[in-house]
Amino acid sequence: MEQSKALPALSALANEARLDLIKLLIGAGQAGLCAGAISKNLGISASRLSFHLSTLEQANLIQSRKSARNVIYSVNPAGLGGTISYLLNDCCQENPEVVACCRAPSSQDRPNLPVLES
Amino acid sequence: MEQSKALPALSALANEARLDLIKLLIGAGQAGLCAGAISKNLGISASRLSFHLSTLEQANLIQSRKSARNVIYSVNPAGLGGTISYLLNDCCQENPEVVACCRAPSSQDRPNLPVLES
DNA sequence: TCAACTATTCATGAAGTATTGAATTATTTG
DNA sequence: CAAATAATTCAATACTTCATGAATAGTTGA
Repeated sequence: MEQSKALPALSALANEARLDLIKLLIGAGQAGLCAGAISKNLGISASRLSFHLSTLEQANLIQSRKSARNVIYSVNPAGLGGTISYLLNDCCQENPEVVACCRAPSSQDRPNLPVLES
Repeated sequence: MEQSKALPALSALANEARLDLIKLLIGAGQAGLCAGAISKNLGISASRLSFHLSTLEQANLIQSRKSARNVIYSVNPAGLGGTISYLLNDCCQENPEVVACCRAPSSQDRPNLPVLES
């Protein structure tokens, strides 16, 4: 991903309500959630939410589809992954120290822990 | 990393000049660069640069040390890695599709490429 | 078609961020 | 000590983003 696409994505992510929104939508998976359900869940006014949703959609981090009178939103994994990849691989140039810090705890090897035997 | 620390870091990163700054400092490694050298390299005025540097330092993404009349700046790998980790592991909950998208090209396995033999 | 519902857009004002250049502080060198 | 250098702070201005509530547009079902 180029910087010109990563910048709007980072701006979109630099907001508490929108981070909460991404977390909620990640949990909902590809089924997604309609705007009303999100509004109730996060306690954000409809007009405010609409603004946040459009910010995230323009940044290519989420996508929407119409279903009857609802608009259903779901995450765009490629957009999210591409943004994180931009930070890790392009911006930080795969710096080993940075890479080591950003592994998932579950996938971290712990070479300093002694192996206890018998 | 908690959201309260990730948010200022994301805000700090959501700026073209500061992304360029991080790239430059990653390249310089732990030796770092003094403010004057950064200013010349990026073509940013001294006062503007000072503002960007302090934004990044307050977000814990870079650190500074004094040396004679210079102030030398270098990246904070833990801060950068922690921020990326927040996005990937906390916010995106290690979603497999997101994780797959944000791997380094060099470390990507390409299971769909056929193995050519003989 | 009318009423109910869902979602977005618009107008407004408040708050935060960006940029410039001049002034200031601190350090080194002659 | 005075001049030169390095960096930060400050004041003023422009711009962008945030937040609220009212108005609008599209969809469904009686």
